[in-house]
Amino acid sequence: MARLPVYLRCLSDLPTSQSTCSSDQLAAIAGVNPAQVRKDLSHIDARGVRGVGYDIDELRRELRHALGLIKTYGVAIIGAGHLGTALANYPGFVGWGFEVRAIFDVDPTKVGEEADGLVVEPLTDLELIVAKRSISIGIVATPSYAAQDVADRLVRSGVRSILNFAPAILRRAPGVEVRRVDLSTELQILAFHLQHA
Amino acid sequence: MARLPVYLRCLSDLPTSQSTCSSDQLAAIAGVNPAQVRKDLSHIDARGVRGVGYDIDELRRELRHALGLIKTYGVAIIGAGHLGTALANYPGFVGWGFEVRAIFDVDPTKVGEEADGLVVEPLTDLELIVAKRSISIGIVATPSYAAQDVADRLVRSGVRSILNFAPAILRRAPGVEVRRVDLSTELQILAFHLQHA
DNA sequence: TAGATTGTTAATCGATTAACAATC
DNA sequence: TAGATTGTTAATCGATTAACAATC
Repeated sequence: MARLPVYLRCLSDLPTSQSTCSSDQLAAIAGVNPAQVRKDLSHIDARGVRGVGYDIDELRRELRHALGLIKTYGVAIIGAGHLGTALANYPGFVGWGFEVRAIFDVDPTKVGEEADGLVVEPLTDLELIVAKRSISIGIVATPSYAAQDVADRLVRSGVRSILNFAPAILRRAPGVEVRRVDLSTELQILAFHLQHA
Repeated sequence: MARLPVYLRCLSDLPTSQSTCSSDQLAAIAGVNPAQVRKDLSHIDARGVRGVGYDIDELRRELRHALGLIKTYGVAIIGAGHLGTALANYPGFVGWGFEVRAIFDVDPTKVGEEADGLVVEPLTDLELIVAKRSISIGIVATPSYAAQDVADRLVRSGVRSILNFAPAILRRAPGVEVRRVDLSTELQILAFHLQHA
């Protein structure tokens, strides 16, 4: 559930002096209701101690476990433009169990270039490399018109989780989770706010 | 409201043969309930015709109007790394009334570089340029540690809408809308899905 | 008129929160 | 024991949806 990663991050914002934290504290940092926190944590079977709170280290472990951050996930980025390169380089992935194992591009002039320790590989090798390097998450950073095709190829290669940055809506295949980061929608929501405040 | 941009985009997916569309059609494309569509549209006073549907051109106009896409919004990007450069270049902004009017960086070696028609300007000039170029939306594409400071400076300069790409949670100031694009949270949600499906 | 589709009400559903007994 | 805080139930709230009269 989408609040768990937030709690996990909030644990880092706690004073290092304490080894335990209350649902109230966590709720204040996360900006949600304390009852919400307790319900979410109880849902993933993270237990606290009445009158005391939650053990921070244990809670961190339980959150990481619930989020599947014990494993390491192989990530492939498709599209080695500015965005793809930025993503390959994104510091937020490090330490959360995500490993960018490939970056692809159709453009032959880009293939072979180095992008942050990775060599850009030809899109034609997608299926092969996805299988060989156990890639389970695909990030689509191509132009809009290429996005659906790339997504289809990822799905055929066995990828079941896709993060889409192209300003295109992808057909959803059964069993495949697609999340979309849609920058113009984000800006439109901000614009809506500017008008109504 | 967050579904309006989606409807707007869906209008483009309609067959060009029709000049009118039903809430059912729109709902199918947007992946929501028809009653939802009707309620949302009625909320922004976009009226349809019983037995006929909504006039597509009129609806597009009304959606753009409700979303404030009549105006042009000045956007500043802070951070001229790969991500900032990718954003300056993002094709999804064009045609939606967003105009990137400045890109800043602290790094003196980056200042003066050209990033897609814009010259990278020194962060010290932020306040000045935000005011002079009527910038109303700020995009934070800095490293995490710099994000809060940059956001504070944007707010002091009068910016009321911030899109944050740094993996940091920003303190929220009253009247300021902050939206966060958090790539590691997105990946964590995908990882959660991989585990539970 | 018959068929289609809106606009809106009322019912449903789910998510959030208040409250409190349990208990450290 | 007194104070704090959990875990969970029940109440609340809001959002979604079904249903249907209005009407083109």
